[in-house]
Parts: sequence; structure tokens; C-alpha cells
Amino acid sequence: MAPELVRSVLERIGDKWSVIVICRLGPEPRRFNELRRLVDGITQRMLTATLRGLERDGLVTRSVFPTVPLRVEYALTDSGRTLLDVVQALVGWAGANAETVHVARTEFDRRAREQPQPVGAG
Amino acid sequence: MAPELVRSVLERIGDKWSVIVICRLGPEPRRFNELRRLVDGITQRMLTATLRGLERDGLVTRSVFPTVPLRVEYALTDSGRTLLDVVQALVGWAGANAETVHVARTEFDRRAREQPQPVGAG
DNA sequence: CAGTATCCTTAAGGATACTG
DNA sequence: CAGTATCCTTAAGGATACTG
Repeated sequence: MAPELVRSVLERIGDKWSVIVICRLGPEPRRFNELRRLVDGITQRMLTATLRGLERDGLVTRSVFPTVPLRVEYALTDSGRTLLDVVQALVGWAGANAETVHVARTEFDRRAREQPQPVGAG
Repeated sequence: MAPELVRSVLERIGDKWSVIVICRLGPEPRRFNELRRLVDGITQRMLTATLRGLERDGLVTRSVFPTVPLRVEYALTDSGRTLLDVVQALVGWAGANAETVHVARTEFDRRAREQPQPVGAG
């Protein structure tokens, strides 16, 4: 049902940071700057945007504690946790196959460099 | 080991078409135009680019049969098939949760429309 | 049939400065 | 601490015409 809906869900997960942020959220709630430190290379702007997107999709909750200084905690929802499972499988695959893929890429690029022409040259 | 390698593998899967193409390849080999018909909305250019990327990563093989007319078949490799499994889990999750996510989005957008200001207005 | 070559648009994301 | 506001760059992807 509704293949466009499925695609719109995949597009969220397919952005640059969502998968990593979901993994770093894991089981416990995390504060904003804590996440920022855990997700290597993310900017403040993109962390906010990513968290808002996940919150919008009902995958993450945002809890504000009006203390001084302000305290904001992010945590996975129930459906967020079910997504974490499949995302971990994906990251696990990437980890297990990173080396193989890297070798394949190097080989492919070497062949492309050696025979750029359709018909034998040289 | 090598978190950047893992990320580079995730980036391939995270583009617009790879997941869908991998699913459509499934167990049997497919011809180019056959795939083009199966993957709704993809352009010739993007199908070529996506298949090249998958071939480069060692996930897909490209077999040319020099008949007239030309015949080119694409098939998943062994590691491509292991990726298919986890990708199917992801697509399965998206399918199972599409409705829930859609509702969450609608609710989120409604609340954002009603209270755009940090402090109660109007 | 199975592509490649060109041109173009849009939007994702980075950098930086500022704030309740 | 946890953001928002602006500006800018790049690259992903679409449209279209052409080809071995």
C-alpha cells in the first residue's frame, strides 16, 4: 500500500545523519551537546535539523527541563527502537563488508583506468 | 575499524535509487530496460549511474551478450544478496510503519502551525 | 537495446554569527 | 545549554538529444 509513503520514509533514513544519530541515541536518552560530541563531524544546525525530522516522524521524543542552564533530552520512541534494530543490521552489514567493498572499488577503478576505451587501444 | 569506510558504504546505499534497484534485482538477473520499467520514475541516466555504483562496490555483475540487439544482464553478487536481506528488512520496516509515520508527521505539522511562537500568543 | 553527453535546477548541507 | 538566522557552495539528480 502507498509506495510513495514507503519511499518518503526511506528518504528520511537516507539523509546524511539520521542513521548515525539513531544509533547514537541507542537505548538511553541523550542531551543535545552530548549527541553533538558523539556524532563526529555534525554541525549544530544539522543535528537540530536531523532531530526535528526524527521527532516529526514519531521516532524520537524531545523533553525540555526548564532548569538553568536549560536541559533537553532526546530519546527513541517505541517505533524508533524497532527502527534501531533494522538500522543496526544495516550498519553491521556495512562494517562486515567495508573491506570487501573497498577492495572491489579499487579494482573497478584500476580497470577503468586501464581500459577507458570501448575497443582495445594502445 | 575505519569508521569512514563504513560511512562510505552507507552513503552508497543512502542515495536515491540504490535500495529500490537492489530490491528489483532480487534473485534473478534483469536486463537494463526491464529494470527501467520495474523502477518507477527512474531516468536512463540515473539507472546507469546507480548500476555502475553497485557494480563498482562488487554488489552487482554486468554481463554483456554481444547479440543483435545487444543484451546486458545485471545480477546481484553474493555480497549483493546478503545486502538484499538487510535492505528488505529496512523496506519491510518502512512498509509496516508508513502509516504511523504519516500520522505522526501530520500531527507534528499541525502543532507547529498552531504554536509557532516559543511563548503562548494570540 | 543499452547506453553516453550536455545542460540545468534544486535542495542538502556546511560555515559562521547571534540568542533566550 | 540548546538552539535560530543567514549566506553560500556543491553535488545529486532531472530533461533532453544523440549513438554504437
